[in-house]
Amino acid sequence: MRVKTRFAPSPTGYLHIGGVRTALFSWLYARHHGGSFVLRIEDTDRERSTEASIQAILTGMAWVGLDYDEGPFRQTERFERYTTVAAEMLARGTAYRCYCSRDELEAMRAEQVARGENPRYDGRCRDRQAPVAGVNPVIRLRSPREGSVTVHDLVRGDVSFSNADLDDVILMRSDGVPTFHFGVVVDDADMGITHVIRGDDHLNNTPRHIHIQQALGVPVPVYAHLPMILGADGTRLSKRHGAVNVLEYRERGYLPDALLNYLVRLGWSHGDQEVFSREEMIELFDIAAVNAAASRFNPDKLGWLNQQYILARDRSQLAAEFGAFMDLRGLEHDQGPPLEQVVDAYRERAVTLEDMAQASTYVFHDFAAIDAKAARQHLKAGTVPVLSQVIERLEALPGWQREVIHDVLQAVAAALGIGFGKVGQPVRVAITGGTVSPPIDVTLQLIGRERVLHRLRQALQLAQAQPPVS
RNA sequence: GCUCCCUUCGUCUAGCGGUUAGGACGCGGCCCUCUCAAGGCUGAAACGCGGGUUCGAUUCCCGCAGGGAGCGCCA
Repeated sequence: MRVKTRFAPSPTGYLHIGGVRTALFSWLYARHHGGSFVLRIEDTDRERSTEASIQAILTGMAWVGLDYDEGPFRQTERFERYTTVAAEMLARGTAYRCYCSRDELEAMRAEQVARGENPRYDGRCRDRQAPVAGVNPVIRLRSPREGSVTVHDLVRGDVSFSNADLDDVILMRSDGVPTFHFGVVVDDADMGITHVIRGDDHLNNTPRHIHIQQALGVPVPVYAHLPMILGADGTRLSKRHGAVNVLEYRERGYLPDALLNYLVRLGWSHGDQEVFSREEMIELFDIAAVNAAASRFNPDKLGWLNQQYILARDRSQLAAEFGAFMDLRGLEHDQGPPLEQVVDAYRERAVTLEDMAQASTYVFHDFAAIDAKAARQHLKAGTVPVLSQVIERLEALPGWQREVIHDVLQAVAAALGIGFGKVGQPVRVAITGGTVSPPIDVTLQLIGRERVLHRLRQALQLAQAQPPVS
């Protein structure tokens, strides 16, 4: 049997990080087994579904590189099919029309809760023969009232539910739109889905879905319910935990490979291995090794992984990604050095591409002002000789390579009888406006001769204006 | 309230009856060093509680506690 999995998000918002993890595991399972992966948009909630959400989902999937073999399908394009299936069920008696009003149902549930029971539909319309005038009925499943259903879950083992605790789910709403329960089951069957891999918030829905499958006479797919991803504080992931929308990770300069690598280790492991290429993930992924417990999202570890990927990336590829990132963020980089050089200088000190862009602004643009504290500490009257000598020797330099620049700074330190740091720091502050940068010779080389000399002269003036130290 | 699920360092996890309970992130220390990093070495840090089963339980079973999910004409 050829494996076929699917990811079936509802377009009621952006694609969030938990959804990506679910999609990733389904995708991995399909790829590992040489099967196919389907994307299906479950847009039967016409109130909340939006076109913008569908686009956000497609963009998100494309960004992380989870490709699908079929789809995207949309349930709103399949309404005829659900209507047909529901009619067949009605004809066979596996479903029935229910005329209960919402108020009536609500009152019923309130009574049940008051009695300490699990609120559920009591089946009062099961045997009704005559329609109620003026009421558009819903269609409910006639589900078994005795016995039990067992979900054979790949990550949790067998989970049984008593049929007495389940009720007759609504298949079709009174306006003729299928419910989620009906839509998934019909679609999974029609599309030949063999393995349903989804969040464990659906575990409680599964026995109902099995009832529908049995009523339909279609095969029950293999189920695997994945543990949830919680926020760092152990509560349900939400905006206050930071970014939950995948596309925010793109905007913050995370690499999709790093994000996927982080996500795959949430609930899954392969011994002590932490870093997995896509190929390794596909090769090693095993649903049986998936943990059953929920896990918390740890931004620090994601950051560490992101830097690992930045560090290991091929320089021209990283440069291209960095350029794309700057373009996305509207950061101009035409006036700076080649991005390959920038990326090499900054990858060791950047967790994200955003960090890299932020840390390297002065190689692309002049800064507004030198950081006051840095100037106070490093551009004093005493540094005048240092700066003048550096300027003088750099002006005389025929070339502009890191090695010769380094020799100049070394020579200044020697001539003045001071340590290299006493030369490096003032120069760093003068040309970057701050105290942090890549090695000073690399930084000078990157910024370029003209800009460096200009900034050094300005810093010299500033230092000369300082009162002499006692 | 009812049903279902879960429980190893702060976090992600390894472990699948006998281990000095391993790795990773983060945190501390040391080294390297022109700043910041990166890197190397190193330290602190965990089996929720109570019963069983067993010669022996982190591991198997049962309770409890804690956490989570679901109980819609949402998905």
